[in-house]
Amino acid sequence: MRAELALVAFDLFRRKGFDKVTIDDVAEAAGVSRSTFLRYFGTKEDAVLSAFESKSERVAAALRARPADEDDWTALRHAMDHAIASYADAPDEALAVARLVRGTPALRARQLEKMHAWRPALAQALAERAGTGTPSVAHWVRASAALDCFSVGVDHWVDSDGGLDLIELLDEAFAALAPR
Amino acid sequence: MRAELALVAFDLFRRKGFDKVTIDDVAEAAGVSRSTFLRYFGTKEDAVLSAFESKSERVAAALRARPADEDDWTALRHAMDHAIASYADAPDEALAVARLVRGTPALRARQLEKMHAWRPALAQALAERAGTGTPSVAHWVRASAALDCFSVGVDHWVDSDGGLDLIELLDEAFAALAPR
DNA sequence: CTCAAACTGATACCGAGTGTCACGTTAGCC
DNA sequence: GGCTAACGTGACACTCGGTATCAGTTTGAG
Repeated sequence: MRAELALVAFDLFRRKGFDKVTIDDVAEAAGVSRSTFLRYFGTKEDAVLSAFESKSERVAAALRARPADEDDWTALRHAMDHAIASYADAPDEALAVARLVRGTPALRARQLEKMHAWRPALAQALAERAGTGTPSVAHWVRASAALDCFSVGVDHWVDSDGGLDLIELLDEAFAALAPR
Repeated sequence: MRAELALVAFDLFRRKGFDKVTIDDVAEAAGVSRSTFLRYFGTKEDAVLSAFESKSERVAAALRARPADEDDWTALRHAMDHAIASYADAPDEALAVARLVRGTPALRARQLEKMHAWRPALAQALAERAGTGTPSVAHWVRASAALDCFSVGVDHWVDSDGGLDLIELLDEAFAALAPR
């Protein structure tokens, strides 16, 4: 149900533009009521970005699974492979979604917010790797920078219409900031 | 006028909570109409965050003014001094605003967005320093990371109730990512 | 003094999100 | 098989932020 709703919504958004489509439009097209749509998604934006959430835990888990003696930056680089997995698995869909998001301020803002929400989990994971309870300034900075690398890499990948290699882009992004 | 409106709004927000105060409340307290408030700010959030904008150009200008042979990371670190200037000039006010923002999801989101909007100017400045027209992946990443350092530094400064030295926090944040 | 431009406030409107409630369906249980 | 409790659904009313329009007023330049 949720998935079908999201699909109908995405289709409408892409065809008519995100803010030319009301929640009522989506609900009607999907054959449900406005109430139902809002119970499933809570927000118009979430119909597009719901898949984006909960990747946070997977990346954090991957980070925790890295060898303890590995430096933060390398560990983060590898953990980010789990973030780009969905892009590699379904490039066309990922491209379509990314284009819609980039062209819609409201979606961009919400995505930025969701991405930002990953930071605590990553910083915490780094802190645990270091054996400390609370993340240090360095942990927060590195976690944030790693997310930027992901973001910048994906942006360039989208700009190239998926032509460039996302893995190489990520490597390039991470290389721009040598760890210590 | 704008400044007084912002002051009245801020006062109300801090006392009753941002989302317990409607635009009408602010307008009434300031003795103007809702229309006028919205013409000045366009958004409820902007009444608090308007000062935050337009720092982008100053920082970018500072970045361009750095010696051409200086490495990006050092240049960014120095440029960021202009971003924290207002915090050093009026620490109490900056602290009060920062606390309100941190405690209000809507304000946090909007601030994040405004911060994100600095990136193009910084990345472009880095590109010009390098003699290229368009920023490279490395430029984007470094610009973004520098903003994170600023953000993380300020966050910790607020957590310490202004007790810690913001300059040292910034140094520490930048040191967490060695440049190349 | 005049006239144009800018400022203001009133009004109407749209759409997102919240809360509530009644109805129907389903599923467990005796 | 019938009873009931839980849940999904939809209808409705409401609040509030933001947009657009327009008429009245102020202001300032010539």
